[in-house]
Amino acid sequence: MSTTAVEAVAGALRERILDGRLAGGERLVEAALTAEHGVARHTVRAALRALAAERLVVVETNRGARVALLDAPAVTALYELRTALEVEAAHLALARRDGRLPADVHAAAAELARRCRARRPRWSLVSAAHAELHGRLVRASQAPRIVAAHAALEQETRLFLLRLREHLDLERLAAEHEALVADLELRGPDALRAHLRESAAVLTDRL
Amino acid sequence: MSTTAVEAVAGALRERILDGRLAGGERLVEAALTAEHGVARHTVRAALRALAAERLVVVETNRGARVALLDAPAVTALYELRTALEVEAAHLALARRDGRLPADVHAAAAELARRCRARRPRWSLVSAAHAELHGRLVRASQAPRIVAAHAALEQETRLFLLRLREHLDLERLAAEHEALVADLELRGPDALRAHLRESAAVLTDRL
DNA sequence: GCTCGCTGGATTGTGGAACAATCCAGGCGT
DNA sequence: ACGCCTGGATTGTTCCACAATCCAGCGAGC
Repeated sequence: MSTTAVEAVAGALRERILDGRLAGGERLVEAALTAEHGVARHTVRAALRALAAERLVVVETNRGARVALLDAPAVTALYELRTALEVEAAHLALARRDGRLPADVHAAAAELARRCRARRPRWSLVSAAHAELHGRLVRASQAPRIVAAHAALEQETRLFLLRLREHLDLERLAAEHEALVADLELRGPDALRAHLRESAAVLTDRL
Repeated sequence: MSTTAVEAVAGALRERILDGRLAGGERLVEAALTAEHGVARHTVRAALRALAAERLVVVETNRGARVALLDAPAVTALYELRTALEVEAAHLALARRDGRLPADVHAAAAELARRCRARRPRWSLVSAAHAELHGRLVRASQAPRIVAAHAALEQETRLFLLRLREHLDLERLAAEHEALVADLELRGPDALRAHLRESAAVLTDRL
């Protein structure tokens, strides 16, 4: 086996949570998962703890695990944290290159716009392109811990976006991100703060 | 039992790591810990994963767990992350109250100075006061995820402050933090960035 | 009728033993 | 010196058992 059993179980659960087959708040009973995946209960427990570290599930002692529930305060808190990471990452990235962003960030913004404006846009591609843009921006900071912390948030962010996709205006998403990349080079990291505040507002309004 | 067995084992290990009885890089063999704490191996494994989530130990599949090792790049990376969290926290805290910090932050700064300037300073009290000051500053942001992420870093921070304590000038530590709190109200969050860069430089020079 | 406490089933927490899978230091031959 | 092999040490996983805890439902007493 190339991967361990707990990674396999965690991966299967993660997939089902992230494409909405498992609803928020749903209980994850160890015995059921044991039977379903054909692994030992200890393995299931380890997988659940791993997903808890990613904040996709919540475990309470003696009360089991449930799929993470997303309310407006949780969205706000998540975006505050993303703001902290991305603003500082932008600060570092811009400082390293005299106020310019690397070419792959520009490329990712163009790719996101292309996915949004496709004749028949595919959500999974838009979502991936969006994550890729923010990911590249953060990686440009070359600050490994910031990159790691941001990566840990990525799936959680995707989970939020998933529940909102029918409310999102893709043209606006494209335009905002193109403007963001331009503004970062013109006005510095604070442009990012405004962008994220805007995104969070759109999300919390719909909850 | 008021706490679970895995919390008990994790707590015992955490304590030994944080006061230096377990050296960085040291292997943590499951069988040994099992015997030592009188618990099942699964419990030890769960405790090790929990400590790995706190980054006090590092686990690699099939290769076991070791106490986290701190070299200069790790310190730099950690301080980059702390900077991201604390600068944004300061930004939020100052924005909420027209550029002022709450009284308990000022009180914590005064307490730290008092501990540093005591006739016979006690390191554990200085360390705790230092953590308390930064913790209160971050909590003033009222951004729960930023607070949580910062709290997760606290023990890690303490871990290498520990290894540097003989090189630290306590009078300078006191003065710098008094200046920091004042500068935050005068010049805004960027004062914090300079402060943390300075701290990190002192630390990496000694490694 | 309402609250309180009790109880039993469901579920989680932990222990113990076993075996498979993997890693790694040391020996062997070339 | 180099690569290959091997065996012990260690980790990954399974199975089973039982204790500890939680919670819905029920009945007693007000």
